Amino acid sequence: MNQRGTLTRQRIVEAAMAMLDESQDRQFSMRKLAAQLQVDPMALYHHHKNRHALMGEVMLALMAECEIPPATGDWRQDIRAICQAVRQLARRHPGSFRAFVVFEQWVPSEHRVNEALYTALLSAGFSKVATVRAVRLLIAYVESFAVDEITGWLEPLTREDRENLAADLSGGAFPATASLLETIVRPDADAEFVFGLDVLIAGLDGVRASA
Amino acid sequence: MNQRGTLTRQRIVEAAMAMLDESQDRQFSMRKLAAQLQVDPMALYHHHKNRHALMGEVMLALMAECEIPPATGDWRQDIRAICQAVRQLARRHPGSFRAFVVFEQWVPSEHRVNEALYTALLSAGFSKVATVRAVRLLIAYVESFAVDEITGWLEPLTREDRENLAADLSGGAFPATASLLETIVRPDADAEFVFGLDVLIAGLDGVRASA
DNA sequence: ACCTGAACACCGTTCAAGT
DNA sequence: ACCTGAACACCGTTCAAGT
Repeated sequence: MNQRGTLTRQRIVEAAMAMLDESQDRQFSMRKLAAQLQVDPMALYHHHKNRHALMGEVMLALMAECEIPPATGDWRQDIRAICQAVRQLARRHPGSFRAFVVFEQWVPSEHRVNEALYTALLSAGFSKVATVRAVRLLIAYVESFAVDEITGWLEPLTREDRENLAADLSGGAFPATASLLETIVRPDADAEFVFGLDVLIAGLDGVRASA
Repeated sequence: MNQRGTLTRQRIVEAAMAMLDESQDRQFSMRKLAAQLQVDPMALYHHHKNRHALMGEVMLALMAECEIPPATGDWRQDIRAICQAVRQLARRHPGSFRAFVVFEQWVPSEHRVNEALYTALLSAGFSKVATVRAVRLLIAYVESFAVDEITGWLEPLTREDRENLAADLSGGAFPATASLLETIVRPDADAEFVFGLDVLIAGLDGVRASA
């Protein structure tokens, strides 16, 4: 069992990220991680101060992996590409990405993503205030969408979920929702993501002059 | 200690919601809740199947409390008012709202909020598909914003956070971010929320014809 | 019907000890 | 320097028992 010398900060971070991504419903724990690394639980604490610190390093590695495309000169295209890159990262690392969104602390490698968005918007002529607000809005959108997607909210509803929904609506209290039932049960993730980007970009274009 | 007969489903739900909202960082647990209710931890399980079920009831009560304003006939105004109502709910119940956003299950009382948004958009002439997508987009925005706000991301940065950020940017790798430093450290939550709504509404208006 | 209490299988983390 | 093992203060939940 003794793995003396084989345990490193990086090996722990990689194993933690893999465990987060693989554990669909059962969750990550320091003790399970140690077991997988075939090491005493307390060995981890020699390399990382505590669970939170380790998670911080996982988040750092996660965001560092985001493949930000080079700027093209077209801010609309750049924003679309950057948002798609974040979405792809979430799909590649669903568990870690979920933990990242909930992680209430600044992760330095986020700077890379923000910098790319800031650059695109400033080059498009947005004011400083509008740029900062627009980036938070874009990040909020892409993170929410990505979490919805990896959680399964953008897949067609199961027969059971669909029946539960229909039952909720059968009282007649929600006529608008009921009229949309067929649309609600059959989402299209790709099209919906593009729809959101279209709305945001058109909206940003609209407020550019006035902001 | 014996509170025989005084424990009800509703009393447990109310106490759980209060505990979630008050516990800033230390978190909710079934055992702490029982202690506060001066009851054996296991007494709770007589009224609620398990922790998840209890949380579901808290979420139900939370969303039922959202004060949705009556429709005015102006879809733009209605959407603004509904989103502000959700934001106010989050401010009133920060801990419960955070739990709600992470709660990976449908909460029936959400129908009320969705119905109001669906009604506004359908009346504005949006197609079914555009309406369903727009509502998810609006909800994603308001939930993200509200969580950011109650987490403290929209307050002026502390001196320490500001210095950490400046240190991150001192290497020159993020020139756009550095140029925005003064704006980043001093957010304005109210103005930012309205900015987001402006962008979304302008954007929805823009895609209405083409969707 | 409603509550208790012991018990089980878990957590994160501290601290003293081993090599 | 790096890892172990016992221990502490927690979890959620089951199950048998009390009233």
